[in-house]
Amino acid sequence: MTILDELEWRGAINQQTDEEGLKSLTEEKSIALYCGIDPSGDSMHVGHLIPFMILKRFQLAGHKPVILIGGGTGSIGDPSGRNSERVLQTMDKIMDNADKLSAQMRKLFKAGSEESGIKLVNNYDWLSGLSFLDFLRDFGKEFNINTMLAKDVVSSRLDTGISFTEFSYQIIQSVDFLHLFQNEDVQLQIGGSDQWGNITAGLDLIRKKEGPEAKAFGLTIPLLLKADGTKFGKSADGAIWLDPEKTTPYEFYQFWFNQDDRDVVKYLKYFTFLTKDEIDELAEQVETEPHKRAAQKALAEEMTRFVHSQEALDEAISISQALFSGDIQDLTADQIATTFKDVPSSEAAKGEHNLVELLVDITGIEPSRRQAREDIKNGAIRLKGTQIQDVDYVVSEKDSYDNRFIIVRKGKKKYFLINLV
RNA sequence: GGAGGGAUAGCGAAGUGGCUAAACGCGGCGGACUGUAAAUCCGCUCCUUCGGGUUCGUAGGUUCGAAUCCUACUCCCUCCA
Repeated sequence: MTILDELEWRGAINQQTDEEGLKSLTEEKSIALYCGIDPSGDSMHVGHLIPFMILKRFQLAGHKPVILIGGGTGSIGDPSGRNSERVLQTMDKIMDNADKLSAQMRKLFKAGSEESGIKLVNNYDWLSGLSFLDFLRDFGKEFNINTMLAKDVVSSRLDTGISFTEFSYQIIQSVDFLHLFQNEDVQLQIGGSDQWGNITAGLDLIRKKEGPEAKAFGLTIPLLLKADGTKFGKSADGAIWLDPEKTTPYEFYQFWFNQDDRDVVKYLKYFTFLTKDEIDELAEQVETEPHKRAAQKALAEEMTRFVHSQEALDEAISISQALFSGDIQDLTADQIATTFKDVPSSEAAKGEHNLVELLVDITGIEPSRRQAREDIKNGAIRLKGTQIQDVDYVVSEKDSYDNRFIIVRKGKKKYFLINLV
């Protein structure tokens, strides 16, 4: 199976600029290709991962990916996918974000190292030195305002307004593509479906500068939606981040574990490096024995191991087993310390506490007394695995582990750790 | 600058003097079922020491009583200049 056939099978192709041309080029030689990310945040979330997983697939197929960190483009702000003007971030923040994203790329893809075969570049290196007059003379002249205005991203913003800065974004991303074409032999840019306009702008620039024979291509990836029609990668609490400080490995594992049957096979194709045979097998199991959740488990394991580590995965699994078996009363304080280290935690003084006060005033587990009482009456609150339904219950040492921790379970799957100090 | 329309709980949206702490929908939380799923169903969803207290853009006023009437102000939308 060629790389493009594989992407097709994985459902990862939305649009291509020249399907036949790209197919024959990738079959005849190893090409360089790139995908960029702007440092608007200090970590990627799961949604960002998709195009980079595809770069990795190209690399596995013998091609040469380049990951671009958009230190320069990020200082301008991509209007794609937005319906209002961005607030510019400070350059310090952008630089800091760029450093953090670069570190994440090195960790995940070994980007920038010899053995990985994946390059890491920052467009700040070539965009920052570009003078305004050079920019206008060398590149601005190649762009027709009418064409720029016609791009969806711009035209949809004409009535609400768009600044010259964001309007110019497509030009500087085009300059990137041209730069990489000239200096790294990059012939393909991939990106999310909202990048189509920026990618084709780059292709136009390459043709104008390098002549009609220049071979460069674009490929976009479909927008990933969940079966219920909502956006992928957001939980109630926000995005699922790759940074373990923002989303713990346990939460990360649980995110994948809980995917809908209707989505799980799609995600295995999109996100994992499992083979077609392995995925077909898992898809079969979703049909025949869905209750075993083999596909969800495989997805959660693959992703947690890839993004974090085998150790983090082992820990996430052991936490999950302890929590969902419900048998936590026999754990020792030391086991609690390791098992619950990723669970939301707070502090309370040793000694006796009224349960409602503990939940509301001391730990903030419940937002109000009314809510706390309601949950207690409904049997939603457990201490050390034991359901407490007495609103006047007094929490004491016997509800703790070694007088060091109290574990509160609220509802079926929310746990809170209270450190006794 | 002129003429209208609007602002209600996390969001959307009813409500035009007392029966309104405020219908309904969504979201959220809890529960049942189950597979830590989906769908479905049930309960809750301003705070409370359970006496009550504080809410309907903001500030005043009328009234026994106001989200509802009056005045001023702020913000948003539409049309005109």
